[in-house]
Parts: sequence; structure tokens; C-alpha cells
Amino acid sequence: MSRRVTIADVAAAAGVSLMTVSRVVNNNGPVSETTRQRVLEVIAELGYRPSELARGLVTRRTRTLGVVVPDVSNPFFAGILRGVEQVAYAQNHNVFLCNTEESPERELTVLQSLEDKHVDGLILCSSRMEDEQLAKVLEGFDAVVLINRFLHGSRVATVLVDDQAGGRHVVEHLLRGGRRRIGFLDGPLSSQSGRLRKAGHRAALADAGLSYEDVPAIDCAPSVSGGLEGARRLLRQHPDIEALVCYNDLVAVGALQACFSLGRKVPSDVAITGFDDIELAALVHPPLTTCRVPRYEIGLRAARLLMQQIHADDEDVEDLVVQPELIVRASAP
Amino acid sequence: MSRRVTIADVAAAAGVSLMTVSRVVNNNGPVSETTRQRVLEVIAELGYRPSELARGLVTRRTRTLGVVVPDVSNPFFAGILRGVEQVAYAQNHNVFLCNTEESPERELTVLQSLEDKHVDGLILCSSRMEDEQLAKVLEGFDAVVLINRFLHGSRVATVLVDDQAGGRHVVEHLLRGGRRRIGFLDGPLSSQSGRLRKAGHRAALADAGLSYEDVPAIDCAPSVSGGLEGARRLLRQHPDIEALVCYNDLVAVGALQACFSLGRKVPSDVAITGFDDIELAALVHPPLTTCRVPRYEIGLRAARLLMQQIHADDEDVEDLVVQPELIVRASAP
DNA sequence: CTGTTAGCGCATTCAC
DNA sequence: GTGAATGCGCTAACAG
Repeated sequence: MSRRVTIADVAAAAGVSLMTVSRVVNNNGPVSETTRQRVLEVIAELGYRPSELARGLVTRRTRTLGVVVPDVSNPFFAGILRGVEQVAYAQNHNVFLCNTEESPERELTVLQSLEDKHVDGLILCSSRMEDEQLAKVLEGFDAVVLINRFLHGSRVATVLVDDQAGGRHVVEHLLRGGRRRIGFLDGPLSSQSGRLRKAGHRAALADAGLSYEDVPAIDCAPSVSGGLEGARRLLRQHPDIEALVCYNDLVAVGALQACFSLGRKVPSDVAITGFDDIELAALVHPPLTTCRVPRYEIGLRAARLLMQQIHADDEDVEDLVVQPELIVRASAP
Repeated sequence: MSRRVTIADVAAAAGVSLMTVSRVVNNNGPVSETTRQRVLEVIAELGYRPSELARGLVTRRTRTLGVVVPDVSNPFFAGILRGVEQVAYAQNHNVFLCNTEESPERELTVLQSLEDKHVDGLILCSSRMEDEQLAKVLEGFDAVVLINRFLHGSRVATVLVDDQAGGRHVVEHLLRGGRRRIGFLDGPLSSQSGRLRKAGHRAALADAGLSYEDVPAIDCAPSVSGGLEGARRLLRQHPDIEALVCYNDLVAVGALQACFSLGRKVPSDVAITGFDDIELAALVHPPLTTCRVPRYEIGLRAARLLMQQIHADDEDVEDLVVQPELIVRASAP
């Protein structure tokens, strides 16, 4: 059953015009206190609630946001989404969720559908689209925040994680612990966050007077199995390794398994660090030292940025860099 | 920028009436092939796409679904959501996601907002609302599918997991393996799925000529720490236990940790089983034998049920019971 | 303070 | 085959 009672019903029942009802509902325009009360009573009695559809058509505001992610079942994006929905809820907005499933074509399609639905704002995570095409599609939106994606030559608000700082933290922590012979499981080269984390590692080593060139390092798939294989190879080639710095927590879990199978004790023989701080990190044995990427907070802040844009008159756009936080656990005390 | 070009622009540019354009866009009504082609050209040229808002106002169809869950960052609900969005996408619909954060008040609020937005259908997971109030709120929707929630005395489509069968599978597996002294970490009493799984355990034991009454069992929080404490107590009280059946995977991970700290080898001394098959289950050491609850598939099927309702004329409503699947891994081979 | 007129962008109903 | 009216439910801009 779609909404029965309309503003006209209320107006009739209260013996006033549509506009008067509209005024009390939206709390604008002058209405005498007595009629306001009467209208409010009728509204309560009839259970009237305005149609956001009709309202949106005329106000050009739908109180609606779009969130586009590669895959909600990835905890990282689920966390972001939860943050976004939290502020949306607090500000009486609803959020459309779209998965791209890593397909640029699907991404384009959902972006268009969101535009057709007249969302007030868009949060786009890890877009896989080409710069030029992306820039063009984004023109269809009044407010946009990009997460984990640059867009050169276009002023769109962006929220990024400071992966480089995170990479630095991890290595500095190990160096403080006296480990100097550090191996790296670097994740895929194609990953921007991977490259940034690597830069952070390098910087920390340089500060300690170590050169990254001499250091055992290997690229691997960003998964448990990638970490398992990578760690095995690295530990065989360099038996003197005292610590393994991993691209992310999954890789670190693989490294953990590799150490176990090779009879290397963690952390006494080999310390291990991950990145992201997914649930898993605290639950494996030993629990992982890692660098927390605050996904929920990223969602919160991106959404606040977006709402700000929506309500602002100017075209100014703010960027944001979120700092990851070192979490020390037993795998690298 | 909101949509610039409207149907009127197209009509003018093509030298036809609005209706003709509408007809070719919606592919209904008769249009001569020549004008259809011309209109299509203009549409492509101008980049016209109809406003779903305006369209929805008159057709009373918004091509929009609502999904309400306690918390998207829970992998179970994220998986469902992904399934729902998959079929929604395939059928040109968008989905609103709402978190209730376990609050019945917030649940009511988001349900109303969804109704105000005129969603065509609603998928509601693990509703915490009272039967009566829930029934009343659901009247505001044309199509509804409930997941993980009964609603007595009201015919709403429901998708449930056969937790009882799952509970049975797990115990039967252990019995087949020759373990007869089985302990149970049952999760909270308040959980319906917990009670059902328990019933399944009992049935399997009964079939094997064992009584559930003699069996070591304990309620615990559905978390790693709950499992850890529970398992410790149970193993101390009943040192002869050969297997631990856990309410879910988190509890099982806790039990794993308890065994480790007590020096009990898994699975040789004690076999352990979980439930759900979250990511974690395969990644701990040893990997968990568990019962997979197919969350993505649940989402898919719930959404299909919903779309079916949306397009059906009759009021008939279908229910669905999804079977969980035993996954045998090293923790209980 | 209140009501009237108009129109958001589109599809349904009926003429032609 | 095509077009002109009409209205979905609501609010903006004026009147009174």
C-alpha cells in the first residue's frame, strides 16, 4: 500500500489550504499558533507523512546519498559504508549502496542510475574508471567525495589514507625493537597503497642509516596464500631475517603460517607485522601487530565532508588525509 | 548539476510531442519506425535520461528497494546485502541500505523513511521490533521479505536458515568420527538460532542413543572471549571431553585458544566445530570445521522473492528455508 | 497570517 | 500513429 493520506487530505480535514499544511510541515512561513496546532493534530491523527518523491521533484533535494564501492562484503568498504550511513541517518538522509564488483562498466551504470535517482551527493570508493571518463560522469552530481582515488585536474573532495606514514610507523617500531634484518612482503605493484607503504618503509630505513636496496623484499598477492608462499621463499633465501613487514593483514597471516610450517617461532625468531587491522588480526595466534586503517571513521568524515558540500553555497572543496595508527600486539612486541 | 535535458527538450529538438518521446523511451504505445529513430537519435545526442523521481511520482514505481540490517559491518549482513544488490542491479533497481544498530527505535525510523521514499520492496533482516508494531509498519510496504525473523499471524515472505539441520550435521559428523564425549558451548539462550542449533544437536545425540541430559554444556557470549572462558570452564569440569561443538565460529576460535592455553591438542585431544563459516574460520590454526550459512545466496534468494512479489498481481507469498552446509577442515576431520 | 496560481518531469486517458 | 489535456504530491512565488 503506498501512502494513502496526502497533504490534501490533511488540508481538507483541518479546513485549511494545502499551503498552510505545507508550512507547518516544513516549519517555514508564518502560521498562527492556533491553526498550526490544529493542523498538527490532524497530521498526527491521519498519520500523514509527506512523499519524499513529490517533495524531491520540486525542491530538487531528495535527502538521498549514493555510496559506490567495489564490494560491500569487503570489511573495509562495509566499515566505510557504516560510517556514511551513520551520519546520513543523523541528518535524515538515506543512502543508496552500489557494488561495482570491480567492473568499470558496472561502475558507470550504477553512477548513472544514481544520477537518475537525483541523489544529493555521492561517495565513490576506489573508482576503477579512467580519469577522463570519471571526471565527466561526476559532472552529473552536485556533491562528490572520492575515497582512495585521486582525480587530477578536477576539484573533487578526496579522502585518503596516509599509507606512507603507516608504512613508516611499522618499520620504525621494528627498528626500535632492535630488529635490523627486515624482510618485506610487498603486495602487488599495481596497488597504489602498496607503493605508498613501501615508500614509508624506505624512509624509515633511510632514517636508520639502512638502505632499502640491500633488503630482502618480494611482491606477492594480497592474500593469505600470497603471504604464505612469499614468506616461504623469502625465509629460505634469507634465513637471517628477524622480521617480516607485510603489505596487509592477510599477507601477514600467510607469513604466520609459513613461519609455523618452517618451525620459526613468532615473535622470538621472526617478528611479523600486518596492515589494516581487520578483525582477523586480533584473533590469530599470536595476534598481529598492525597499522589500523580507521574505516568507520573514514566513512564518517567523508560523509560529513559531503553533507558540508551539499549545504554550502560556494564551490570550495576540502580534502582529507586520515592517519593510520600502529597497533602493537604479540606478533611484534 | 541536476539533470539538464528533460523530455520536453527532446520533444522540441525532434519536432514531436512529449508523448511520442515518452513512448519510445518506455517502448510502449505505437510509434512509426521513422519517428522512433529520429527520437532515439536526439536522445542520444542530448544525452537524455528520464528522471526517476518524476517517473516514480506518476507510475508509483521507484525501482528502489530497501534493505534494513542491524549492522552492515557484520560480515553476515554484508554478504546478504551484496546478494540483494546483485539481483537489484540485474533488474535495474537501486537499494537503500539502513543500519538499525540494534535499536528498535532506529529501526522504526528507517522503516518510515523508506516508506516515505516509496521503495517498491523491503528486505528486513533480524528485526528487533515487537510483532504487533512490526506488522503495522510493514503495512506501509507493497512487498516485504523477512530474513531471520518470524512474524506470526501475518503473511509476509520469510527466508530462514535451517539451523536445526545444521546443528544436527555437526554432531553427526563428530559421532561418525568416533567422538562420543562431546561438550557444547551454546551461545546465548536469547538467540533463536542458538536454540534451533541446540535442538539439532540433541536430535543427533538421541539418534545415536545418547542423552543430551548427561552432556557437558554451557551458555556463553557469542564471541571469541565468550568461547575462551566457556571452553576453559568446560574443559576443567570435564577433562574427558573429546570434542567441543560451538555456537558459532567466533566461539570456536575462543575454544581453540582455550585448548592452546590448556595444552590440549586440536584435533587429536579435542576436536572443535564452529558455525557460519566466516572468513576467519579457514584462516585460524587449525582451520575450523564448521557449518556454512550461505549469506550471499540468502541475499540473492530473498531479493528474487521480493522482485517476484513486486511483479506479481496476487498476494501469494512464498517462504524459503536455506540449508547450511557442513565444511570439514582440520579442527575436526 | 492565509490562500491561489503555477509547475517540478513525466505517464496515463482520451481524442484526433 | 500522434497529440492535448490532466494530474501524481508537493512547494515557490505571489496575492490578499
